[in-house]
Amino acid sequence: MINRETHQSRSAETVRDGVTIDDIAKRANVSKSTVSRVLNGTAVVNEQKRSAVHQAIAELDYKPNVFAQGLASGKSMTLGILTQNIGSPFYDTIAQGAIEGLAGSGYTPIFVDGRWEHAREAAAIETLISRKVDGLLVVGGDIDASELQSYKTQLPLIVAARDIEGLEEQCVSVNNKQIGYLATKHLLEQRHTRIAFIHGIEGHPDAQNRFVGHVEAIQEAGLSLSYELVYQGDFSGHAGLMAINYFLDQGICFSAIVAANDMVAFGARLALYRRGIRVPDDVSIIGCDDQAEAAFMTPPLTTVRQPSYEMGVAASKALIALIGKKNYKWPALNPELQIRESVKRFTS
Amino acid sequence: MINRETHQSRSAETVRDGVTIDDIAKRANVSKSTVSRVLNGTAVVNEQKRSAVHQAIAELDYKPNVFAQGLASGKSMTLGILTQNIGSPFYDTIAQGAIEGLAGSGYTPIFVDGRWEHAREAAAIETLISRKVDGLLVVGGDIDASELQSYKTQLPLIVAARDIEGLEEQCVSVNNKQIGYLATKHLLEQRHTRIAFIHGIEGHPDAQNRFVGHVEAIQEAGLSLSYELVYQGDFSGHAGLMAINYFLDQGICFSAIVAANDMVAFGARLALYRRGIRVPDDVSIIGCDDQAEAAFMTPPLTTVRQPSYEMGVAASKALIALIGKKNYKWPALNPELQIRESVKRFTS
DNA sequence: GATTGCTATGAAACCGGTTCCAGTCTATTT
DNA sequence: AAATAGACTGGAACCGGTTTCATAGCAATC
Repeated sequence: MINRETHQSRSAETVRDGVTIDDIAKRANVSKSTVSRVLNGTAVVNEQKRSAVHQAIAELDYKPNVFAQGLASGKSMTLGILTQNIGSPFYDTIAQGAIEGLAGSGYTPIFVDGRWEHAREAAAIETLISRKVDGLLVVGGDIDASELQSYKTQLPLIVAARDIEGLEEQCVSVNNKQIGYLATKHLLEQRHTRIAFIHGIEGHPDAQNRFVGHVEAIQEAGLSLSYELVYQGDFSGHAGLMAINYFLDQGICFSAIVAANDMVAFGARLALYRRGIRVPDDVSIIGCDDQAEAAFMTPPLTTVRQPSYEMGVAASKALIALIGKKNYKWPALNPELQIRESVKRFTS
Repeated sequence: MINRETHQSRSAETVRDGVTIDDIAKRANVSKSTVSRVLNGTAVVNEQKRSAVHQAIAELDYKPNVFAQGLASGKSMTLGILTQNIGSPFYDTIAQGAIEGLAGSGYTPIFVDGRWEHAREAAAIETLISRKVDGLLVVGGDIDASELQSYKTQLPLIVAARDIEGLEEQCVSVNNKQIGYLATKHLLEQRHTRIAFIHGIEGHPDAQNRFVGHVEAIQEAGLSLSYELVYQGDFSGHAGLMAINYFLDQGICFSAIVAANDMVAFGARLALYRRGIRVPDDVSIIGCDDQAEAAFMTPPLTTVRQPSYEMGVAASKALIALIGKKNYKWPALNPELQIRESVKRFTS
């Protein structure tokens, strides 16, 4: 009856993007208020009209304009995720888990990249806020606890893979101290006593906590830490390689290595290979993370598994719950020893 | 002079989110049209007013409301990226490159996950379109060429890591046939003739093209392909392991392996390790991709490097250019042989 | 039968920008 | 000096929803 409709019926292709709530209202013979109510369930609507609206929506293939919705309602149904795109499989996996956790929730994630640079992270978060995200998920990162505190007052915030003092309630993380502890303890149980430790990035809280756990296990066994056995690395394969070369060149001897993560373990393993030192016959190695490649190292790497995917899922679910002011207690995320073949009982 | 201002001056904290273009207009004694013009450079504005506007913006810390902008202008300054989150480092790296390529462009990426499932990909793209993204970047994926064709008519579209017939102009990809060819050729040059091929996912175009390149190199050398030497895998480490076990159990002999990707190579390498077969002394291995871990295999893996990060960067830049109707010729993305230590000259 | 209370619904205001249109002011042309 | 063109600028319409508010309709209450 109306121009637009005649047009529309001529060719479905022509509609393209033009269908608005008014079109639906007209076709269903109701007001746009009613259409809105049907769409959002904001109020009870007569069954007849309700179905007329649904039919009109189906016939015209109506999709609400997100900008108009956002402008009017103040909600964006969008979540901001700040990641650290250094290509670390660990952080990638968390991000994937986070996406998975959002599935079916109606929320769409927006990603920004922090790269472990303080200024860049702050800018990235500002971008997200200006995009009116309904919630913020910070994965790792270098940004100050105090800044995060202040963002927390602005919008729902969850932090993954990190522990922030004063923000315990919204930190989804695994206990990194426990990771270091488990790794070293396993080695000690296999009677190793000269255990080298290849450290992660200096100042990185995960790295530090893993080290603390290492020290704890050592002391618990009645031993004391030899500083000559710890090498400052940076979580990279190259660091693992350098560490072993350093120890060996210095004539420092050890029967086992705990690597700050799997990548470091790979580097260490390669260095030993180069020197003709057998793993695990001559030297044992244990990693942290359990990234996919660990199971295919030669020999397969014994490591402390970190449930990173599960962490991502839990984090995004926690965020959605927080936005809805619901309670969500995420499952415990415990590190777990993954025994494979790179550690051998020490027999001098 | 105005209530709001008195308020504002009382405490900067109180402003929070309330500043609109009208506030700026009032404070700068101009109309909102003028503020808009200053902001977007849509028209020439008197220098005095222009700086008054800038000052007001700075003083009130004004941030335009993206929804209002989007609603009024029809642009979202947002780009949709469809990824395949199967945790493959290859696709992760492309995504990172894509983010990098957007830096400083003003565009923010929205990610959705396709998981190589046809229906899921289509739904994901619909989500992006309903979010009014200004452009679409499809990374890999399983979706039909014909569907992509139809999306192309709806919005600017670039495809990365894939070649689509009829969409050559917007496909940023490397030549996978070339990858397979380079790998096999290298082996042939080292005098290997019994070369096993561990195939990627059945039907996956990258996998198929690599195989085609392999065959081409074989034939070019005057040899002919032995079908017993090709194993249907799926790009996983496990497949590499199974392949080698299969060949060995069947008593099929070979002096070299080309693996469909690095992960497969790791699996193959482990299987050989288990059987006590030395690499490269007894058997040579070559991979494809050059993922980070390849350099730390024992021995370091010779592989065909694929510039995945660069591909991501090029793809997002191409998309921005396409949106702006500018011309952008991305750099050639050629695979490159990365010689390390897993291949040895064959001496029977 | 008049009053009250509730439900369902439409009209209109509003969210915060962009952009068209018309009008003012100044500089240039004839 | 009058006419004309061009540069700026403000007012108002518009983008497409949500939500408040007022009212019509109807059943229940006294």
